[in-house]
Amino acid sequence: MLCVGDEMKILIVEDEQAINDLVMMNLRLVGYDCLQAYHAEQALELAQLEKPGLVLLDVMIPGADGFDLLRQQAFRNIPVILLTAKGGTADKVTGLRLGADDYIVKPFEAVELLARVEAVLRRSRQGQEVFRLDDTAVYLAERRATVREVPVELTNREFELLEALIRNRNLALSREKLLDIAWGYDYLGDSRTVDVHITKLRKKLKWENRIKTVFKLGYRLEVS
Amino acid sequence: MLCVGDEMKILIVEDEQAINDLVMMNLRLVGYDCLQAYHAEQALELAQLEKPGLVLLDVMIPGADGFDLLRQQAFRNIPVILLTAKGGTADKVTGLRLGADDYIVKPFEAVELLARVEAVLRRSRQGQEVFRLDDTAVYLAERRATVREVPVELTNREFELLEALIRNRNLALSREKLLDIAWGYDYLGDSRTVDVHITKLRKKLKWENRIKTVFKLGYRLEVS
DNA sequence: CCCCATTTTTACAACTTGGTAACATCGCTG
DNA sequence: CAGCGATGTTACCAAGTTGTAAAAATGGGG
Repeated sequence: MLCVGDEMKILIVEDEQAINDLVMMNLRLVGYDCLQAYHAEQALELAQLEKPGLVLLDVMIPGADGFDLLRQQAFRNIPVILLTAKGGTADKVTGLRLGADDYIVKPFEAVELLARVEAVLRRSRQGQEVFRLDDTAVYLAERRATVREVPVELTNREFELLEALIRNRNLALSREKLLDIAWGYDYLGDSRTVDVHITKLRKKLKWENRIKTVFKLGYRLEVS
Repeated sequence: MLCVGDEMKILIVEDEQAINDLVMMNLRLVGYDCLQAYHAEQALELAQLEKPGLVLLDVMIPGADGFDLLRQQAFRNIPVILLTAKGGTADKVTGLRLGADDYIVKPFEAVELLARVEAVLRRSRQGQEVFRLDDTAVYLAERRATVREVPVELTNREFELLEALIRNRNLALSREKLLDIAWGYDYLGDSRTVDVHITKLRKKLKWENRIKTVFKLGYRLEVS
């Protein structure tokens, strides 16, 4: 999911300034923010500081080389595209084994670059449905949530309810509807149960002002 | 929520090729198929031929302008997002009145574009009914309303009454009729109750000049 | 079979709603 | 243009709804 405030930054790790700039220009053109690093230390620092959504990594850079960075897990959880010299077949294999997601052979066309960036990003987004609202992030695929990057413990039922609210955001949902979605169509029981779980979600996620009560009806997760 | 594999074609109607391409790239990136039109006739043709799921419409295009397309109902049943120039407040109002679903002010960020595309598609998938008048938007399915995009708190009864007025817009409705619709046929009580709620609606929705009093009869929601 | 975490129910406090009354103002009608 | 019924507006409070803590029930390992 693409959420507002989702600024996709791409870190370009490439020592030759001309190439680095060229890549950046092409990416800027289609709306990506870019970060430039010219050697390994800088790359490491920027990766930690700025949390880019993608890294373009030249394997031949001063200091530790690109492979070292991969070995150190410098870009954990961030997809990586290698920039390799022509003919370096061994490099490709090594790089992909170390966790890179794709590679591009230099010199490359802008079109090819963009196509691969798109492809990798799309793939990386796939499992990664994130819903962000205020300080809270909900990782739907992973069934976990954080408030200001701090993990929040959610029980199973709480998460089901949360998911129902998120997938129907802005809709007023009756208690019965919520029971149908989060508990199952065959659930028999007091609909006030929902209230209790709503209270818990509001508190745990700091969403006191986001989960609105719709009097005589139910609840609504108000976004924007 | 973005579902990959969701076959959704988006028609981009924009005469400046650079902008058209840019928009297309951004949409492609997250998995939407795009169609490009550079003038009104092409837009009309593609809309009929390809049945896109969404139209992004620049209001300033050669030939008939964007508004004309809306007036001719060129995109009947297809949600439309307007691309308007900065400051064109009149344009927004005109466009929304002609049935557009949202608007984006140029120049815009990729993130904003995608967020709005998603929002409109989500709404259109839910078969949402939206009623717009002046600065006010009423989302009937969601039981909520906004004035200049700011949410308005409406109670249950207020919403029932509002819905009655909207679904019978331009008709003069007696207090008794309104009680029947919004309160229920079996309601016993003072018909002056309606007056109080009308007062509240007029104030909350800034509809002092839209909800007309029909002397000795009741009320009428006047739509242009 | 027991323990512990989770979920449901209960009970009561706190809050929201909306009908009515009361008073102000409006605007037909003669 | 005066009078009077119709409408606008505000305030109040009883009834009903929701928040929430705590007790009771459930159920999945060990």
